[in-house]
Amino acid sequence: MTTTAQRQVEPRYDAVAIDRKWQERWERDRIYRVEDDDPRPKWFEMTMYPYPSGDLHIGHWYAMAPSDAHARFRRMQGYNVLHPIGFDAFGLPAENAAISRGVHPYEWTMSNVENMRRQLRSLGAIYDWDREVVCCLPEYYRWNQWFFIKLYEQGLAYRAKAPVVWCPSCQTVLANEQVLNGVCERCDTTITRRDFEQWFFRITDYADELLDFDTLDDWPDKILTMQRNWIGRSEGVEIGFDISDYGLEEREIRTFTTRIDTIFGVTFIVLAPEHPLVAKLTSASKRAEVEAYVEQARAASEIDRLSAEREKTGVFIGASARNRLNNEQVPIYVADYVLTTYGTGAVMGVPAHDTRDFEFARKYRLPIRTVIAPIEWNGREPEEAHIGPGFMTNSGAYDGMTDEEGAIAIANDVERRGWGHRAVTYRLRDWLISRQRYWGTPIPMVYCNECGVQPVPESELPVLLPEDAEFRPTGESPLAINEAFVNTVCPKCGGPGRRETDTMDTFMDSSWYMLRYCTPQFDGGPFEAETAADWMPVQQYTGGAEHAVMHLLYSRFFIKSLRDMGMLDIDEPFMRLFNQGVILGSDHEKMSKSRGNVVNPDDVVGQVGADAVRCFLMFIGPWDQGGPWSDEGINGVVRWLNRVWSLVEYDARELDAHPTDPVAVRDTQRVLHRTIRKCYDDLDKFKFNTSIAALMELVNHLSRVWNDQSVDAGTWRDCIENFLLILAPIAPHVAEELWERNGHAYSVHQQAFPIWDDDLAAEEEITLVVQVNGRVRDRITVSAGIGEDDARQLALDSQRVQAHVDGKTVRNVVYVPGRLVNVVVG
RNA sequence: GCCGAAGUGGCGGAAUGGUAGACGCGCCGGUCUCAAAAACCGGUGGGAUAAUAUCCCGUGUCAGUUCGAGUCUGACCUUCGGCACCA
Repeated sequence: MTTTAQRQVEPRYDAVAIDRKWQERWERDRIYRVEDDDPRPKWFEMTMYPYPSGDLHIGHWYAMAPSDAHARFRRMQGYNVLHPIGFDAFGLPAENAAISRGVHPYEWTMSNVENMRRQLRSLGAIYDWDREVVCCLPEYYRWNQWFFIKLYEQGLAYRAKAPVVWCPSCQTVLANEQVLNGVCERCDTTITRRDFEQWFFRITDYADELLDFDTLDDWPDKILTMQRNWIGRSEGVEIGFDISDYGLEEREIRTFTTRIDTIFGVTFIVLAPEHPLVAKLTSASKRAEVEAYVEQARAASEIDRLSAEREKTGVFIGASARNRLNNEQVPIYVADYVLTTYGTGAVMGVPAHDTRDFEFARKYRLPIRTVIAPIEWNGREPEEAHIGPGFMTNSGAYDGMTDEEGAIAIANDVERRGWGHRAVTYRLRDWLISRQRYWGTPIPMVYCNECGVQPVPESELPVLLPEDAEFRPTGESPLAINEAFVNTVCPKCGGPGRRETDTMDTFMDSSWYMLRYCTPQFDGGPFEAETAADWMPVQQYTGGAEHAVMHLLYSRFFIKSLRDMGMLDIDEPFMRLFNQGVILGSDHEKMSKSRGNVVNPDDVVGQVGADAVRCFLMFIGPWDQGGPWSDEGINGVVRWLNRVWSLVEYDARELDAHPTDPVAVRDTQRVLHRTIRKCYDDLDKFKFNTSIAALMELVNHLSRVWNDQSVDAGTWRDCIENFLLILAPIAPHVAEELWERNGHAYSVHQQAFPIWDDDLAAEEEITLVVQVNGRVRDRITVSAGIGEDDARQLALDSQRVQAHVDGKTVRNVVYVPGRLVNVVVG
């Protein structure tokens, strides 16, 4: 649209040339090279590395530009800052590209990396490219394999059956992303699930320690809450229901409950559809019905199964179990609202005191027996489950106790009689590492008919990902058809062996990449211990909140396991965390190709330069909230940088030709020092939008005093110099150029961040707000040092106040020092 | 559905429980110009009013706490992030 194009404000300097000039100079002079032995205190500040999807999106800039500004700020505070970059280069999209376009995942990924490197350089960040990490390269992923073997040796890696999403038509494993409304995205076939032997890491061994956030200096509370809920620690009792009548190897059904006090209210037992006892206990007459139900449950997603809204379904399996506390036989059902992955995969149904059990009992006409009497219970069957406290009833010897007392007494008795024991369960599940994919790290294990599972010897690492594989679906992992890869020798006996053909989850790569940044070229191990110990832990990590639970928990687990293997002496990888928000299209919708609202940073940077884009992204709003891109909004910062340019180019000597106004000089000093203080505090806390607003106010002030010619050249030069220093981390190219034009020595990025003077920042006068009954009625300018008595008297003497007090009694006068007086009348 | 957030002018947003709307966009008016753009100067929440006097209303909705609530508490509505194979 021509109207939009006309509205675009142009920089009054050659932004593109200045970007290029300084990027080349910084590169040539290596001013951002990070030395391990630099004597300054170390500051390791990381932003989550991007997936090389092809083009750098403005969303990447939104993550990278402010984090670079913060790292630059720390650098100017005197730290030796490591602010590295890399690429999360393994993953599904590369394989999709291979299938759809016939490009090899390696070619696709590395050409994307190449393009994104160029784009990232255009940002003008302080990345030390010698420390770049690309995790699809053997020199990186060999250490994934090395770690895998270490974890295996520690007993932290194990194999077990686990379901994968399966498309029966494509004969392939699907990622959740490839399933839309329960059908395969490629062929619309309804998906099901299949059990595969897969590798897991025992993250649950660390569940309790992962709940300890005490040493994390500064993580957002919401992330800690999400992690806490994700881990989901529950204390309760594991108790068996007797099924010895069936003559099975299993003599009981183990259930987990957090409400053992309600055990006398059990009127049924529910098994998860995947529970191994389902097949064994189902009676002949029920078999067909139960099998059909189990098959149907395999197609349902967990989100649907756990939905409280969805109608509960289940099938009676034609068997019963005995509640040992009251010797009652209760029917056994299979129902998909019970999951195998939580607790024991079996629950005791207590409809009177559990909402889901209540719904289930209503639907299948099962008895509902109150055993915890609410305070004013009328003795009738309740209208809904009573979750709250009460007194034990219908519970034999425990009647009359409170529910809390009952829970303790029953747990003690259950333990004494050997029917069960107190237990803790977690919602957190072990980390499933295996992927039936090509584009990932090969799992370095060999299967031998004689020796079983054997790790590949360290000396044979890396197990290279072969170039040729079958990306099209065959029903097996893509590597399985590669005979040369699969067939090997057993590391133990030398006989024939078969390699593991699954690859690793890409969260493996991101679990330890911060360590690789410390010593990226080291080839004696994943990292060189002493140097890594100097840098680690990461002082500040920034990235999207979408990684709140998975990546951030995996990484915490990983570091703790390395610590326990003696490789590191830290408990946590990331001391501080900040989550930026999401940048939206100018239509306030999520950016997507289909909506056509995607902003290409190359285009904008080519028009207005990197600094205007950086400034605008930081100015949109609070970084953690994200916000919409705006083609018009960016005019504001372009215009501002233009004004900055003019202001700095003025010849300060002109000022000395005019008489100075001492009040204007004092005001100007105050504005400058308040700006320094404000920016120092705000940049520290990632509050870029208000820092830039404060800098704009300073520029507005300087424009006024230039027009008035009311300050002396010395005051002016002091303002300009400090202003450029504060601008440097935000707009590094323009700041550098103006620093040079202003006659200062290269480089502005090797200067210290300015410090304010509290006396110069102080206000001499304040506005005293006077309220009557909380409503503002007057504002009085008073000396900043005014005393309480004087303030109260001034307030009461105000004519505007008296007009509102007139005829009423003054009941109270509230005084807030330096701010307001509130006269309460009635 | 569950877990976690967020709702303030036409728009993005600012505001240690104490002057709601800083800063910017957009818009309106002016200066400059043959004219336009740019630049610069001024105005800009709604209503009553001749008024930049004064008063009333106003931070998603409804209650509550408080001398005082955008901010704290509870319930609800809407939008967004995550839900274990997207990364």
